[in-house]
Amino acid sequence: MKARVFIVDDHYMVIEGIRSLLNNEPGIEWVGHAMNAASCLAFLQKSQPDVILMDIGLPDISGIELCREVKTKYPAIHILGLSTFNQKSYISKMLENGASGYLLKNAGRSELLKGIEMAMQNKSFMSHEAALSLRKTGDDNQPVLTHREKEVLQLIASGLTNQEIADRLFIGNTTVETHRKNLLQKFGARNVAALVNLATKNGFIV
Amino acid sequence: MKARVFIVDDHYMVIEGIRSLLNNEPGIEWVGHAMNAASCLAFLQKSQPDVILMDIGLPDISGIELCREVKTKYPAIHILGLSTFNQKSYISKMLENGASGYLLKNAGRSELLKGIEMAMQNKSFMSHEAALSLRKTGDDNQPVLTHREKEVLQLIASGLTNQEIADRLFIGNTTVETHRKNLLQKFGARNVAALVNLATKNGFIV
DNA sequence: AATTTACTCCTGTTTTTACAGGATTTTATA
DNA sequence: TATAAAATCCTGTAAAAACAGGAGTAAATT
Repeated sequence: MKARVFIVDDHYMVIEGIRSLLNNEPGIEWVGHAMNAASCLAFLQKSQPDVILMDIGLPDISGIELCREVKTKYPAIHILGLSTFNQKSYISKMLENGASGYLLKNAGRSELLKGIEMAMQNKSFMSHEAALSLRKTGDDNQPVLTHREKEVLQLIASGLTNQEIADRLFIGNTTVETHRKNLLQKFGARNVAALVNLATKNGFIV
Repeated sequence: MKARVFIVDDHYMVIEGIRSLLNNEPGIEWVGHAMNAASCLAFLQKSQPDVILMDIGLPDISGIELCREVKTKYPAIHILGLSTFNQKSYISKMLENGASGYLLKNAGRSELLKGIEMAMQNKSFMSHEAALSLRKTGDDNQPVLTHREKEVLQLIASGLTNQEIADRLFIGNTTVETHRKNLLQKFGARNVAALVNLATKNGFIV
């Protein structure tokens, strides 16, 4: 039984690279590719592959969202996240949304095949380096923010003062001050400059 | 005369994609690839290609630096920047350092070949979208910072206060204050939070 | 029922920024 | 060698953020 594989990635060269790596593999059938989430979903309405290799940075909606959507509509499809090394923080989000595993874009043929094979068997697979960074970010590195904190963080980064944020969110400015205090503490930042810097690097700020 | 092409990219799938796209092209000879700057430079000591396709996000030093280094040592080599769409701000830096042009990673075969052809003829080439975003960021969007301002900006983002920055750079704290004032003005930011956010998005903060 | 979590609000003090409006001295560069 | 650009330093005021150390409420979880 051949594994029917589909790719979603907005970089043509990556698609071409994967196609080339999977070319002439007896166990793999290439069923197509999409360069954005919308055309991926359109494809799935007509035909469902066994495995989707899915990039995170898509032009319309993020791979993380797309992953959830696809798994909801088509639970049988196995999804392997596909991304670059410095997107640590997204790995766990992808897995939370139902991905079977994670491949780095500098993975070679054997890793790629292994990932697809494992996904087909309903087992999870992860690039070695991805697994490492997941462990690294697991405990201490990545702070866990509440919804409100994320909101406040976003507004801080956009340059609003506490009072302005308070007005915007219909809360007191002392409350904003508290959120700010907690954000600084959670990130281990000395001030808002370091906070915004760290938060941006960890993907909290859009 | 065949164009001898070399690739530097840390993503195996991209390398494989380009290899596949250039495969069986009569005018192209694939001479090898490197996955980091160091092994690229090592390769060049033995053999010089005509064209290097060079990624920006390399693990050791950035493609921007590598570009300058290669052009200094081997001025005859033509370099084509290679990157993803959302790295606008690096395009012009790459060109400043001697690159002949710029290709986006979602470029197709024809664009790739055109780029190599133009580079061989000592003409500059740019992906359509890359050219657009270069124009967009050209005038108003991207502020021009002095060396000292970049230094101060970096230290601000890392969370130091004016006084600490002053001590670090052996200047008065009022001087730091002036630099900060100019940075805010140049970026059109209301405060340091917005400043760090904008500066990060535009690639000023490492 | 007790506990935790998230969210809210408070007072007061100190530190740091932001803003206004200057000036002087190097250092490139035309 | 003018001229411009960059970097330095200054005073004073107002605004905002950082710090310390709290507390109350509502909702979810154990």
